[in-house]
Amino acid sequence: MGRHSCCYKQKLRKGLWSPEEDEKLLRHITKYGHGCWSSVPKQAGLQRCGKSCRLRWINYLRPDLKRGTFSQEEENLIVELHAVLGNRWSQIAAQLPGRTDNEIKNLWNSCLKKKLRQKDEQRTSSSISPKEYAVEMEGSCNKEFFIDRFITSNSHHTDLLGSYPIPMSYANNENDGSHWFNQSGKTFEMKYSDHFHFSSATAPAATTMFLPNSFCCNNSLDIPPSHNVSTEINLQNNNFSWGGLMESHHHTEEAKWDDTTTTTNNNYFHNPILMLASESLCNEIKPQMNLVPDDFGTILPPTKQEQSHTQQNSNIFSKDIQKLREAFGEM
DNA sequence: AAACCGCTCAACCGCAGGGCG
DNA sequence: CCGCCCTGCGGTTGAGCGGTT
Repeated sequence: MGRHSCCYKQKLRKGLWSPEEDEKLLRHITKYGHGCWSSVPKQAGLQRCGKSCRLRWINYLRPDLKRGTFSQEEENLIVELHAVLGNRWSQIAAQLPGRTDNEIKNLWNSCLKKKLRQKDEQRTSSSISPKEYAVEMEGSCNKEFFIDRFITSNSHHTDLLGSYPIPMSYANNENDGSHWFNQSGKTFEMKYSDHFHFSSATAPAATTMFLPNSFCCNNSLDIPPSHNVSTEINLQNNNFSWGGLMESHHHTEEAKWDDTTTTTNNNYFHNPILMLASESLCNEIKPQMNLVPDDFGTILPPTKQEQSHTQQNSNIFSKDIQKLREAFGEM
């Protein structure tokens, strides 16, 4: 632990904070707020630099900090968020009230990363069936999981979906429903009353999707082949809506999203963080997306028409993301 | 008892981006 | 436009602690 260059100049204290320093800082901020951090140490009578004060406040003194060990739910959430957001710790922390980015980063580096690696090793060393793997991974789907399931798998599963865009699992699936995130970062229940065969190919206008794990991961559900679900996001005049349609035996009907609010409003699709996260993930995977096996499980190179189609969809996707950004404003 | 090791967590470092003169 | 300052972020470091040899 070195010292800030500014600390050298001013011979400021470094290292661990004493209870007296904590008290000074706490008293000052409680009374006056922090204002300009660079002036805090002087006003509070501390031999520290502003940066150090800020960090101490954010990571330790802030009254809304939760403290204590992470619950299993929190860990699962971090794993899921990390799968879509990567190392954007501050954005992950924003979804976990009372937790700091530093705390989450430490947890990830010291614990969760290892757990996931072990899980992955277990998976690769044992010949686990796709169904078992999906069940095992439920609640902790990571990026590798998606790449594995949607791209590198060489068998013809029902979750090898179309060519574009990528259906993304985000929700934290629990027994009978899933937790979805609203704009404020709080989860809400989303129940579904049927098993779907979701096909992104049926939603050409779709921008991106966040589906409960079961949609994406559990490819072994007993799904009547005539059931199809399409999801689309309508972008008009900077407003968007998101709806689900289920085609059943050639009849199109509204999917039974059991929520008290209306389906066509944006309640299911309310988290700009996730939209941007999906964008980056899509960009990462896009070049490989035509590696879809044919009926015999063989991966064929894309035809010119498919290439053109993918390019077209890619352009639509980029535009839609831009519109979503405009609709939401910057994060 | 001492040395070693691994882990956790607080804190630092360097950089990027925004605001402002 | 440029430079400076401030803030925030992610990566990294190292003290301290507990377990093991």
